[in-house]
Amino acid sequence: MARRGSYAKGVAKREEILERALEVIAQDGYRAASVKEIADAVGLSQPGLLHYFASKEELFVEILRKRDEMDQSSLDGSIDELRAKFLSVIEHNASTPGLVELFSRQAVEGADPQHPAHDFFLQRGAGLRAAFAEGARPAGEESRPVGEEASEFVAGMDAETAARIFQAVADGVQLQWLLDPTVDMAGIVDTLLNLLITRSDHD
Amino acid sequence: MARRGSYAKGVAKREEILERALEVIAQDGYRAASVKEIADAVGLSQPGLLHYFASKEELFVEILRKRDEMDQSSLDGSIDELRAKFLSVIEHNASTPGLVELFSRQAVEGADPQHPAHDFFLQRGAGLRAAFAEGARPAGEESRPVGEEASEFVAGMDAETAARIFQAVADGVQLQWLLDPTVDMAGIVDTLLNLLITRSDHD
DNA sequence: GTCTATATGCTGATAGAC
DNA sequence: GTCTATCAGCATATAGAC
Repeated sequence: MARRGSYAKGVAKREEILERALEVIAQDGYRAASVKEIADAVGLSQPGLLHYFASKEELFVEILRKRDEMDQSSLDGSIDELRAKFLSVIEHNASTPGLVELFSRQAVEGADPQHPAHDFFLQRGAGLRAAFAEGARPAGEESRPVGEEASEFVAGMDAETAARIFQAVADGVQLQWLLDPTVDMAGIVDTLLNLLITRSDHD
Repeated sequence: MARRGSYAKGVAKREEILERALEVIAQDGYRAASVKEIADAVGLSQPGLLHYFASKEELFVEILRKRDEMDQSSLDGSIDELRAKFLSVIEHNASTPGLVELFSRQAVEGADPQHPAHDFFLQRGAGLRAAFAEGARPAGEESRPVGEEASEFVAGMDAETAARIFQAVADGVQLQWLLDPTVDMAGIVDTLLNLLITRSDHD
């Protein structure tokens, strides 16, 4: 499929580097976000690593993209399934402080429209909110079988706002947890979801 | 009251520097968080500025502390008053992107227990949540004797969790707004507060 | 494709004149 | 108290050998 053998191999190596970087950052934590640290971790020299990525920023964005790729087997399904997936990811995050810190740091730096992470975070946020809104869609809308009562938003809140609240809590609780690892991220998000999603007795 | 004239003057100058730094960062934004940039902004050389602060980290923490000091005239009063104050601060924040970015950046860096901002953020968070829990106490609860039914937020949520959700939304919505300034921070927080606070007909 | 060596720039911090 | 001058360190990025 690859146009050139060397190109295909380069891509494969890139993926291998990203997977290894994820492992190392998850296990050993992430201290300073320097290219050299990642290079050491994946067993390459600093220029050797930058051979595969145009810049430091691109490297970090790709690491985050890879993480999402591995987390989001699929962000769909019923509200209960989706909810379980969200909470599962959050619980997993609680075992990878380095990745959470990397994510939070890049989220701030990506504020600059010029930053390579800018588009990534814009699209990621939009995708997350869309998945939430789709999964938590009020009963009777769209392709939901008649008779099967489903979730619905509370108090006249529109789906976009509910999704933004959900996203804000997911992000904000990470900051609290980074500061104090005893904070129960999943528990707080779960409580919010209970509040945000009016559940009916469809079981 | 000052033990020494020179000391008093140093303190006064420190305050003046912090106020000026706040103005400049609020107006012109904040680009890289370098001591030199702040020094230029407040009209001092880089060593001239560091004469007043032990390190870069201390400088930035003091800037944030000063901002809180100017914002929090008093975080108390009735729930309606408190709510108005919170929203007022958030609306004001929307006119000072540089300060929001500085805050968010420091919040991540303060995750490290060794970082000078660590204690600041721990205490700030605790204070914010305490103010919320105190102010959002259901009507009539006030200083109830122990043993009686404790106040409860919606859906069996305890006050601490509600406060953490509030804090998470306040912080998280800032990240969304930094990424996309069209996001209505105050509106989202306001909507959450409607959801979070069970209002009784006490007015 | 990966290395060593290096260019270049920036950072925070300090020494010492005034 | 504030400056000029300077330091040492570390960052990313690149050149060029192998």
